[in-house]
Amino acid sequence: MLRLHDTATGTVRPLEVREPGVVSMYVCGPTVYDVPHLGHGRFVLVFDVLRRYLTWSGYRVHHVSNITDVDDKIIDRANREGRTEAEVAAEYEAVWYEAIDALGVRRPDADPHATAYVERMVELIGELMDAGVAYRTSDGVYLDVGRVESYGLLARQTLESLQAGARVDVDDQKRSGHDFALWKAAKAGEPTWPSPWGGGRPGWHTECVVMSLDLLGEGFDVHGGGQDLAFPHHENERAQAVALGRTFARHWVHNGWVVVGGEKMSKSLGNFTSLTDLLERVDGRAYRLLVLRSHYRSPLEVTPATTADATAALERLDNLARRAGEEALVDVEPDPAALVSFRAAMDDDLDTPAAMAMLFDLVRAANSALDAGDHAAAARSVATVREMASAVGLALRTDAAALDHDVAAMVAARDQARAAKDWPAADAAREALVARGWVVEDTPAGTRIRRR
RNA sequence: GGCGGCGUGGCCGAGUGGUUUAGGCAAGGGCCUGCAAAGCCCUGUACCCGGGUUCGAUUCCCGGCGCCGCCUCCA
Repeated sequence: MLRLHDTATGTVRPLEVREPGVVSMYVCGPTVYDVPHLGHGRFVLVFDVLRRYLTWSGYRVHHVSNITDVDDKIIDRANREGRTEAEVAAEYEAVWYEAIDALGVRRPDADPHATAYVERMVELIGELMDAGVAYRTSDGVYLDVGRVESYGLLARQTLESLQAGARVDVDDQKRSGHDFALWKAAKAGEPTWPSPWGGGRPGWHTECVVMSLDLLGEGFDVHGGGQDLAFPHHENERAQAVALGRTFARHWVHNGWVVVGGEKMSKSLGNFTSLTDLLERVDGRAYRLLVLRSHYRSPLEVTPATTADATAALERLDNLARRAGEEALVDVEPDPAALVSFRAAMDDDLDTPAAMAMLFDLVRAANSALDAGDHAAAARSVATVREMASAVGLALRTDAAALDHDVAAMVAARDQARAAKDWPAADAAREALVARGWVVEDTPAGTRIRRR
């Protein structure tokens, strides 16, 4: 039974699902106004690992993750670049999925778009008005958070203490600084939809309530996202559901930041690296491994040093997989005892660092067994490594790169020279290969090369 | 001001009241190798500071110091 940290209680507690054997999870997706950065990469990896682990554990998982395609920043960009909002959103949604695919993250079962849900959002806002918890101002419709019971649950503070530190000037039309826009009246040049309160567009916090309840239903199991979404975004989603007497998420999961030199990576701080840039120089699997080696709620340093570290560790896994292929190890069942330990670690609030430690212990065991010629033991360890790796979405690479004629000729030259014990010629061939970015290894079967 | 988190060996990053230990990377030594690479073996004696509890604390409590986050858009 998986135990997960729940932001609403501040405790690690069993994931009690609504329907046996099924997990419904909603993870807040991106606002598509710019390229994704490393923080986005981390959160999709974290929830991909959760999803895959749940699936591996035998659950059927319904995973919904939205695309916010109407928002101030999209409008700003469209205006700046003389394009339509739809064009901007489409462009960055494509970039988003390209990056996500490169990370080996499974796409959600559904990716609702805000613009497709405006009518339903208008309905929900109408219900909030009818319930007397929302009110109009000259620029839109707001939710009166003071009317919502337990507002502040996810911030783990009372409304009073939140207000005590409010950094925003209280708009005199708002009853409270924490009241938030459900509907924003359209200004000139902005996209607009009709509503009983005039043309405009929905506030950000409304889309996720409507879409999650529509696609997953009341009392869905997991609602997740980055820690900065807990408050106010998730708080505000919840407030709308609660105000209407709807049961919202049963379990709140939030992942920690990507940090650089101890500071949060964010757009506003300007210290971000785009995911696209990272993926140009680092294997997406290495980023996954880096994410897996820290706990999902801890801050994670992502720097050239830590990605290089993870890349080297990943190579160790790939080397084993290739070696296993060369030795033609037969497929056997994974070691059940090892899987019990693995499951225990993962069930403990996704203790992926412990799981990875087990994985690398098995890598050593497999290599040792291969060194000793014990193919049965090696096969079992390798099968276990594969099983654990696949449970968290880590694919091991075994395929050899295709060689062009020049490279193949250098390999042949080295084999000939070595057969003739012509060491200077053999070394020259190796140096030529290394210069082209290959790692050269001698094996009983001859020269083997792989990409650095 | 309110709320929360963190401070572990060269780096990243887990964890625990006490036998032997995370794990990875890097480093040094060794085995293997024509030399390498890969792999294996060995090595580091870490836990911010000061008190307290305890037979015993890196781990619990209190107090410092330092860092970070949320309370505004943000994964």
